Amino acid sequence: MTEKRVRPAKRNGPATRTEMTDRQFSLISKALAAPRRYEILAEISRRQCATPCTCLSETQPISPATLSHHMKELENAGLVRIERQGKFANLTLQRDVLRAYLDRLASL
Amino acid sequence: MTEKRVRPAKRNGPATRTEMTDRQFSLISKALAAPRRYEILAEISRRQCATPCTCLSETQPISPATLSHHMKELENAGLVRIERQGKFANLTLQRDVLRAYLDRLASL
DNA sequence: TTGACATTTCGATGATTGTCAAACTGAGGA
DNA sequence: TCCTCAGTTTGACAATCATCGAAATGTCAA
Repeated sequence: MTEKRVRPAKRNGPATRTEMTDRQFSLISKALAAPRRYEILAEISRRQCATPCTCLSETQPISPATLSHHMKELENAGLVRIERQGKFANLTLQRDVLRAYLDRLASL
Repeated sequence: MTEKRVRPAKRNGPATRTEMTDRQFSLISKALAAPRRYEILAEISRRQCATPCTCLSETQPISPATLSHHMKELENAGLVRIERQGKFANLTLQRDVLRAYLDRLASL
């Protein structure tokens, strides 16, 4: 699980083209294939700042174990970043990565 | 399997907004989750006209049975249209549907 | 009609996956 | 220290899925 993944662009100018490996493309496709994970993404995207895990727990009718699993999948695909602070975990949508994914699909 | 699905826009003007149900969104997500199906889509999108099934058969290292299965999944998701003429089947990418899918993902 | 060919359907199989309960870890308050 | 709370890990189970071989269907030409 130690592979290159698309990370948020780092001051490369305004119109950065984020590259994406076939591997990550596939990971994202699979991550989006579970409706529950899309819901989680939707919830996260609704907020300005990072979304606390607990919020998701209130919205999604799933066990903590399952939520944790989905969070890991989304992080692994590069779609979210998880900041851990003490007991808490906060999720941020990685819009760069999502955009790179969409760009690739759009070029079909 | 008798549900409303996004169909190619029919003379609604140049900037038609294609609607999409949650159900179809989910079907498309799942259809795209299999790398093999993405490859099939990529192959189809490379051609101007409809792609004969036989062409895919040459490109994709899978049995006819499996190819047929994937074709059905893509058709069911609305991503391709299959024209059957006698013995043959020709596939066309439904760009309207793909665009509608991308639009929805982009609005996250 | 007979045979060759394109595609589909059926049945089975191995792999992946979404889910949970239970046990675990780690942080912070009393 | 002890307890509670947030989140993770583990192990299990049922469901879904990609794949195949074999048999079936349907088309066309000889």
